[in-house]
Amino acid sequence: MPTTARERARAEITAEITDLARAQLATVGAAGLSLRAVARELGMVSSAVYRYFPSRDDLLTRLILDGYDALGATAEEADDPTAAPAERWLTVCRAVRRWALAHPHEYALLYGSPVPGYRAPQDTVPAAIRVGAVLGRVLGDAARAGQLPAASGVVTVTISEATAEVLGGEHPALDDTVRARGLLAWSSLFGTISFELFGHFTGAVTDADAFFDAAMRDLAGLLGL
Amino acid sequence: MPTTARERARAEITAEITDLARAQLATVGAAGLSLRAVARELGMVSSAVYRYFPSRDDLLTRLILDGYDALGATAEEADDPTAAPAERWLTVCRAVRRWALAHPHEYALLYGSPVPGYRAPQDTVPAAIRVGAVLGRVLGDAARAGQLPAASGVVTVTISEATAEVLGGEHPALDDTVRARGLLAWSSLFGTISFELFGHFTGAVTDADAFFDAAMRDLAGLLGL
DNA sequence: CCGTGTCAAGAGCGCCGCTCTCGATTGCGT
DNA sequence: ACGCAATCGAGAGCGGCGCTCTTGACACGG
Repeated sequence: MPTTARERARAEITAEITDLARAQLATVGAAGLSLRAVARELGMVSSAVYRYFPSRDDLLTRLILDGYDALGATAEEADDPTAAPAERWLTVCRAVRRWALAHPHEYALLYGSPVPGYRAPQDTVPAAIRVGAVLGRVLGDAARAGQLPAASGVVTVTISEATAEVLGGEHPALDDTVRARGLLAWSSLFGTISFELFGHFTGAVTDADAFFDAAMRDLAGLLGL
Repeated sequence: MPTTARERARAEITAEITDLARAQLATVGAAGLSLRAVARELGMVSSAVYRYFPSRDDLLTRLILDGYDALGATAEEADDPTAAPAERWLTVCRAVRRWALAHPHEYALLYGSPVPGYRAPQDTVPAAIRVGAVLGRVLGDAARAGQLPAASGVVTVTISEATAEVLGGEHPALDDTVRARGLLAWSSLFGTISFELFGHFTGAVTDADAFFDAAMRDLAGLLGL
């Protein structure tokens, strides 16, 4: 609730800075993001921008957080809890890919190489796991609906408790082996998108959409969905 | 065959530059690679380095090429063509992961976000596909040894001819559906390694080695190995 | 031994992140 | 309503960056 003129101006300018930074991200990439260029385009002197973001990395962190939130919201909105598990899975995966293709540079910022001296901002974690949480919910709902095959009983991996909670919660059909497959499917989703976006697939498949769908269905099959 | 003193000196200094650059890569990352710093550490003036590499990007390209070759060689050496297909697959995957963990910044250079404004020279392709070729050979050998289940016949994806050649060649057990699974497994391998290396798994699994092995075995199962 | 080509060095251009100082403006508490 | 403190934009400046151009020294093939 910004009431005073100063607070309103501050919020407005902050938004302008992040918007311009996002635009610059799309043209020069994360490593090339220049606070001076943002200031120039904003008609401000570079030092003034430091009133709003104490450093270039803080601005980058802001963009990362916004990116995770935007992608997370996209995934959450795409999920239809009433649909069949396999369809839910595919739909969410498609939504994630669509967002990535529409915002390649933001995606690269989130899932590419960590930027320079790389900060470990703990406060990005809640935003970062939103997509994984949606996928985990699909898995957990399927288990609770009895639509997941019984767990094999053979467990060679141990998943941390907090992660298990996100990956569908407790259920007899969900042991750590199944949860580990969930992690694999999660990273495979992003691995596939990254390979497509970063050019490792160029010339390999003729219909990227069909390949992605087939791949995600294979992953769903692996999960028993 | 450098014979003249000049040629020998040039080759030597070129090697020194790439070595120092690789070392700097490990400390500051690709985005922070500075030609001036390399020159400084070499006791040269920055402009002199430009006699050896016309630009910072050319030096980077060299490092990328060397990286792909090093990783490719690692994968090739790890593969034991006499072993069982599933074991070959796991062994190669482990070797790739081991190299990635030992050379995280080089790995990030190869499989992380593309460097902004940096064009991927076409001559990196042969080096880049070496790992995929090893994995494809495992698949193809398994097919030719009759150790791959028959193809389903249901094909929804089309793989380019050149890629199909790399992915095991021609065999009745290898249709484009199987090959697409090969591409999925390939990108999943690197997706899993990237997630581990870039910190997306932190706190999720307690034993990263066991998780990776389980994940790669799951992928092998998906491929029918 | 001499001309040619290669080399390191230096100066310089415009960019960067970031800091500090200095007036101007704003707004809160009195 | 007013004065003091917080906030703001501007400017100058620091060191470092990639990259270019010029200069003088050196090695080498003819």
